[in-house]
Amino acid sequence: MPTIYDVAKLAGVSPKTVSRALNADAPVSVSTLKKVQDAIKTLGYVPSRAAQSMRSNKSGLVGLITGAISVSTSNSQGPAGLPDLYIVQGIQKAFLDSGYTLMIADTGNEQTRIPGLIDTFINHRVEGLIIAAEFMQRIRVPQTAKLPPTILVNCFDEADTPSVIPDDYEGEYKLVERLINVGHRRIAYLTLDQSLHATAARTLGYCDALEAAGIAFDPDLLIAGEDISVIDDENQTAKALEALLALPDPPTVICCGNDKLAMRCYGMLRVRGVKIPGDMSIAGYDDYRSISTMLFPPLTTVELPYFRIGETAAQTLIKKIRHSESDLPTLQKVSGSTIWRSSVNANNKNQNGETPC
Amino acid sequence: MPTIYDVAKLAGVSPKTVSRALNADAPVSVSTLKKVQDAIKTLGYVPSRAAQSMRSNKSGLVGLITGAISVSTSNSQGPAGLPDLYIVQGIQKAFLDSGYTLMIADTGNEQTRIPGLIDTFINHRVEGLIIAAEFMQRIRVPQTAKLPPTILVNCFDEADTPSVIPDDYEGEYKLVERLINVGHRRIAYLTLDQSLHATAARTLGYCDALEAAGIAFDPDLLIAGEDISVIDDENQTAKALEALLALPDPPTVICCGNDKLAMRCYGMLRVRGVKIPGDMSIAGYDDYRSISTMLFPPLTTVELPYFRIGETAAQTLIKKIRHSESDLPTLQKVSGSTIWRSSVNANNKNQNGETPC
DNA sequence: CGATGTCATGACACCGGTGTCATAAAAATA
DNA sequence: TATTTTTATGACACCGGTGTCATGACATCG
Repeated sequence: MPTIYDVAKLAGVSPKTVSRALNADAPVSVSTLKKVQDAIKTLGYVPSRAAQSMRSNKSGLVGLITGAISVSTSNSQGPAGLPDLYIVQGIQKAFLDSGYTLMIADTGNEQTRIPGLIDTFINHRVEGLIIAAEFMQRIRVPQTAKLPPTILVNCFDEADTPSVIPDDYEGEYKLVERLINVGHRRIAYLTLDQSLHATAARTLGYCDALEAAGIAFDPDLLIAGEDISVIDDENQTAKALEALLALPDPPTVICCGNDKLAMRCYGMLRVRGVKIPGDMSIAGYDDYRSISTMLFPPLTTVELPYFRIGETAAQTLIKKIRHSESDLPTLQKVSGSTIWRSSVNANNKNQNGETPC
Repeated sequence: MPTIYDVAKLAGVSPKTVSRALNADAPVSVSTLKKVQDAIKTLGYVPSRAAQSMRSNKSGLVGLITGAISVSTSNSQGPAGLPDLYIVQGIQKAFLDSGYTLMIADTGNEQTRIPGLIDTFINHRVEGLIIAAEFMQRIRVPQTAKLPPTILVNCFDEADTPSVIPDDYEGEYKLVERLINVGHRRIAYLTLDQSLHATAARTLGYCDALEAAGIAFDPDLLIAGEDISVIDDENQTAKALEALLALPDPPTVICCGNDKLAMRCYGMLRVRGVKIPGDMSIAGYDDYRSISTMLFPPLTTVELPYFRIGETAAQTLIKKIRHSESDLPTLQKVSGSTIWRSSVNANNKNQNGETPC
């Protein structure tokens, strides 16, 4: 591999002049510039980042720790769809022309690998670090070594490390708001497992949207559709659905904790002869496309804006590295749009709702 | 960031001794070792790869150029499933405990980005390079600069760069062999577009398997099910199917160029009232799981062993880097298993076939 | 025409590790 | 005990760039 000294010798100038020609940080005569460029071309010279890194203390690297690459296939159950990967894509895109090179380390779904991966990244002197979780959760960032500027994606920690997460509250709120707008009054919410952070945020959005519309909260309509601690989890969903249908004044629409749960409801309602959306409207969450668009009828849901979350996180990190802004927002929430498909009917029993678009 | 000099000063020894304590490449007394380790812990010292890299000329980096991360979502048509990503996973896995750090660069599906990405990698002095294509194809590796040891995955070039590809010939051969074993004699092959390399290899496997069993090749049974140059591509499939069904002696099983084509056939045959596998058996290729397992009946197909291909490529590359073996095989073919599901019936008209397992 | 300023370039040290060689102390051997 | 060998350690240069400072050649100005 040729060095700057080889180039200098061939061009008949000093190494420093070659450096100047490359970086254009000091005037170089036209004739010299040409000689240097020719020599570079002849030798196929590419400067060594390691050497540059030593003096400048800038590696040009950014590290990403994620489970998205391995998570996608490890759970072979259910349809593949990999929304997690959108985060990686958003990050990639933001870094494409930034001058930074992204190092991706996959955890292989073992959280215990994270400290080792961070050490490797510090070893390479990454200038920034992104830690992206597969689903919204609290994590602990090891505080062993001094970390470079760090940003969390789809997760948060107790040390108030800046993070970018989906706005689950806003998403569910907007969805329910729209359901109310098209005439629904009896709106059920079938939650995910209570241990998930998304559950709390989305439930609150549901409640607040009802309240904002002056609809009294009915505890009968808020019910757990999933319970991870239970072995026969499907049964939990079935029982919850049964309870909703058996109500004296049953709901006209069921909001499900996510699209997967909605898919399960499709099957169970079909078995019971309940037509969607004729007899019952259904809404999901995530816009997990291999579910939401493949179901019949296609599912009304809320987009989980993973791509934009990744993009936002990366852009924020770049800003932080470049200007070492320490006044970054601790928590950035990115809200996803309501995706209106045909699994929800306007409910005209109460009022003339808007036509679904 | 603390340096080896800081550690040396704190431990009261020379930097070189710290280096020895770290690398265990020369004897260090127990007491010194402890002092050094304590100092490292106190300071949170992590050696700089850049500095190591300068002397050793080893960066500890390996580069991967792929489109798998962006390709997965860009084609929003059809079910997401992302077999390409399995390649990345296989590579990741092989590098996990190798001591090398993987740098992934996504092309964003623009081949024109490749030379720039290679330059970035050379800038970082990667010790090896993997170029993985989204589908089997010939590519051109830019010869501008001197490349580190390179291996192609799922593609090949004219300069005989070592490559790892799926064994499409073997895969189709084994499938057809098994179809013959369960009694089929009239076996049709509905090909993918002629421009694809997979088409030629799989077609040859099909022909050779017939010949090996002493079944005469019938040109009526080999027909193009896809034609990229045609605008109404679906129509091409329909016409091909029609032609097969209209034969005086129609096939008992149709092998499709891939699972996507098989899925199309499912729909068209259903419309025509042809039952699968009662009236017609269907086989695919790829084991694109979100198709093959979601179809009803589940599709008999051939696994495209992307994970193992990635793993094989990475292992081969590691060997090449470590021992600078120049006698590597130019072309490694990895064969995938036949995945036997219920879309194929034993054909008992001719003989008692084995029971599908 | 001499003084000052600008431009183009080179010499040299430094970044943080490690290979090479030297050396003092301890251990093994004669 | 004298000599050789081994062990533990340090001094120093080097890897390939770049920041700092110095310098010689011109151009500009009073």
